[in-house]
Amino acid sequence: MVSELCEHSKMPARWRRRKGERPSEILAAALKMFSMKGYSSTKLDEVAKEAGVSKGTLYLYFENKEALFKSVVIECVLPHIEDAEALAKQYSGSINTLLLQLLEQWQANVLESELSGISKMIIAEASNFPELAKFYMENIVYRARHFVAEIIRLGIERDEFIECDIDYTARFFLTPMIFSAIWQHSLAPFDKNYDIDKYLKNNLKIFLRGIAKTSK
Amino acid sequence: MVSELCEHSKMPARWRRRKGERPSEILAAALKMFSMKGYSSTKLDEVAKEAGVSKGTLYLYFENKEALFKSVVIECVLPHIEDAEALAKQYSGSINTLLLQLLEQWQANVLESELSGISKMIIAEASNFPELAKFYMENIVYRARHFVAEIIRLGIERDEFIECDIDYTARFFLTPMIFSAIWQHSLAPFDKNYDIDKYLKNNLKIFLRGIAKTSK
Amino acid sequence: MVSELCEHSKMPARWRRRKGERPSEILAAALKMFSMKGYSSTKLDEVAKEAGVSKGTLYLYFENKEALFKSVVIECVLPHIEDAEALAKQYSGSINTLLLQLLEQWQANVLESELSGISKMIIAEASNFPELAKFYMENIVYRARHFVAEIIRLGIERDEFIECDIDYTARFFLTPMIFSAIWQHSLAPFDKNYDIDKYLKNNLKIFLRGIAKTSK
Amino acid sequence: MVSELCEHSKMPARWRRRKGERPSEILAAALKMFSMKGYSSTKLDEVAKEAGVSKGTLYLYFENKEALFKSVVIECVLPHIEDAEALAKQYSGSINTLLLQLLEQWQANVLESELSGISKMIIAEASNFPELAKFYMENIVYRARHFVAEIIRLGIERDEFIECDIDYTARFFLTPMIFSAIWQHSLAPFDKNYDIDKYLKNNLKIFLRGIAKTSK
DNA sequence: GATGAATGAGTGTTCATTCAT
DNA sequence: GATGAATGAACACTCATTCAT
Repeated sequence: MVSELCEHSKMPARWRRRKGERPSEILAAALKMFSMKGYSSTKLDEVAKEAGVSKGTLYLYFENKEALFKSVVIECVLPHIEDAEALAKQYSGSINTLLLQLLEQWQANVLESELSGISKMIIAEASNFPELAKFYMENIVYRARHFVAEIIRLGIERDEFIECDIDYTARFFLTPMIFSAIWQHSLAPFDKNYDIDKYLKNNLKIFLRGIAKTSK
Repeated sequence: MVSELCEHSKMPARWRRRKGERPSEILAAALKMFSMKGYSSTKLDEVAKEAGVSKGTLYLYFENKEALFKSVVIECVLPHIEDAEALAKQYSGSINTLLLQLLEQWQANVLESELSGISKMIIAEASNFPELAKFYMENIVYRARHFVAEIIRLGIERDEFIECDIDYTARFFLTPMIFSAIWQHSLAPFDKNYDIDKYLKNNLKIFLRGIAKTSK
Repeated sequence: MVSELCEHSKMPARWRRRKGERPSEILAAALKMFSMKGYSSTKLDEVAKEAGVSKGTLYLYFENKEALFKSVVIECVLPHIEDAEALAKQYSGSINTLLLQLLEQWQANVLESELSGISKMIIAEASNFPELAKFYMENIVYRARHFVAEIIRLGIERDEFIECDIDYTARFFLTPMIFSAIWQHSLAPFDKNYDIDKYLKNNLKIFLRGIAKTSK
Repeated sequence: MVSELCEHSKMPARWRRRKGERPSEILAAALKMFSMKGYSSTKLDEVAKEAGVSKGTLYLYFENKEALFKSVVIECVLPHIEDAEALAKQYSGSINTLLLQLLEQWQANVLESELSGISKMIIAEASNFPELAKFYMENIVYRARHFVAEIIRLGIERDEFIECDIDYTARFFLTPMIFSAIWQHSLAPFDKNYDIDKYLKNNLKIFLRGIAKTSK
């Protein structure tokens, strides 16, 4: 569960040994710093300080900076895949409602957690870490896209949606979601009158009207 | 004009003095490297090599790395503002067609030039270079958004579009455009079956249907 | 105490942690190199090597080269102020004898230690480091001059010395002392038959005869 | 003649060729910069700018920075030797008066010209340029000292001065002169109430009284 | 002769990584 | 296990020197 992984216990407890917990705290600190400042600009000193450990301790758990970065991406991202897919299984009601639920879950779980920073990190470092980019595509993007595509396919089958290119329509549905995560960690602080909720809801409305079988 | 700014003669020309041309070549090289590898990971040695000059030469034209980065953003981006606004002035015909034209101009001028890398750079470095982020918001994003908003307002007035939140609908229109530029320089190389033209056209079709007064 | 400050254990001690001792060793090495070669010509590599540490270690204790230079001046000079003033308190006997004692203490404590190099450094770098020059004037020169002036005043009161400009006579008394320190680190090695002791004693003899109430 | 060597023609006349004059202007500029900032801190760019020529031009007249520095010292200093020795030849009247004249000539010719900066340069760079130090000792210091020594010997012969160590007494006479030149270019700007004329005259008075056969 | 754009070796500074304690 | 002093390779930046014009 991400919230656990990335939560950052505030109690000092510096000398209370919690063998299993150290890596999570380090990952959370690293996620925060990497997503704030980028890979190269993040100093391990800062990560260590943020995690409340010494610099040397990082090396007890991670081979080096690169390994730490990869771990952040992979370990903080994986738990979400199951979450999202779990939601898919239990959907009921109209497809429109399902897509809305997906969006809301995204808002709650991703946008409002430090996790949204990962998308920006991946974007920024894709060419420096191609394996990570590939991993992210295969384990997150393709799965999410496939998953959304299946919902759209269902919508078409149920005659709720018009005939359309399923794959590209799924890409379109996902675009504002990913975009909002990236925006959150880049230009949103400089974007006056930006209301992420309004942004996502308005987009969804137009999107749904755009593929609805009968316009209202 | 960017194509001119960023052209870059391949002759080695060591010891050939070309004060007027140097800065453009350096900016082009810097844009390429910064957008590929990010600010911190880009070494000035690489920029110099890419530009076909020595490291010291960079300092004849730019005060330091940061100034070079800022120049890249500002000098490579500004010419596009006028281009885009020029198109706005001369539009005729239906609003739908105008939006399509905008999209196609974007594809031709931005996505296919090195310039698209700037979006990614801004996204990646926004928190490290807040002044740049602000500059970009004010000079690019707000202007483009305002410009699109006016078109949408016109569409509503002409009864081509439904009543909607003009600002947020403009944001939605722009989302796939910005996103595609970012994607181009990050995950596109890892995204199988990604056809940018298909992506943009499909999005536009759904978007337009989503705000069309009468669905077809 | 300088001799302690400037001592410097010769054992390599790589990886031996000695947080408390490091700064003194570095200051001693820096004093040596700066006074030998001047500020700009001294490379931090050399200082590090002389101190038996790596270049990076310097930065654990001093913010940068300039800070190191300032520290050398201030930290190596301050202990001497008290020493000199302490002597002043306990004088007895004739003023002539006191001035001789002062001179001998100077020879023992300053000229024969690395500290004499500081005078040369200050002289050489005064225009590049005006704050240091000011610091040196206020904390060393004025205090020493005032201190000597008081002795001369006493000599006049006691009728040992003729009436004279106390301030300028103090300056004159100090001139050969400062000069010998500077000379020591500049041209003395090229000055044949230079005997510093003879130089100082002969000067003092003439000086004292020059201000004596009754010439012998 | 130094005044000519070091004067710095203010007329722009950038393209008026004056083959013979260039080096003098460059030497004057170099003397100014070197004595102000020291050898290493002086950039050839500054010297060129000060001399009103381009950087490349320096290399037409001087092999490199080091050669320029040596030339400054040697060429700006040599003319003074003859000047001083010329004065010696023509002296008349009492030895006291002669020494006073020497002092006044020093004040007029050296202290008030840029030339006084040379002493400081030599002091500061003696260990970096031992050949220069040696040259300076042999051509300036020894000659001046010998010259003063002869005057003192004469004073003793004429029974104006007491028996004393001629060499060391000459050193003492010269000390405030050299010291005032150095002080001028280092701490004098920070020395409140410093009046160079008063300084030199007071010193001379005490010195002369110190070696006078009969005190007044 | 004179220029100044271009060079590249050299230096101050940073920071990921190591390892004695 | 945890620490943090120490390292040294890497990089931004400078500046004496060169040479096509």
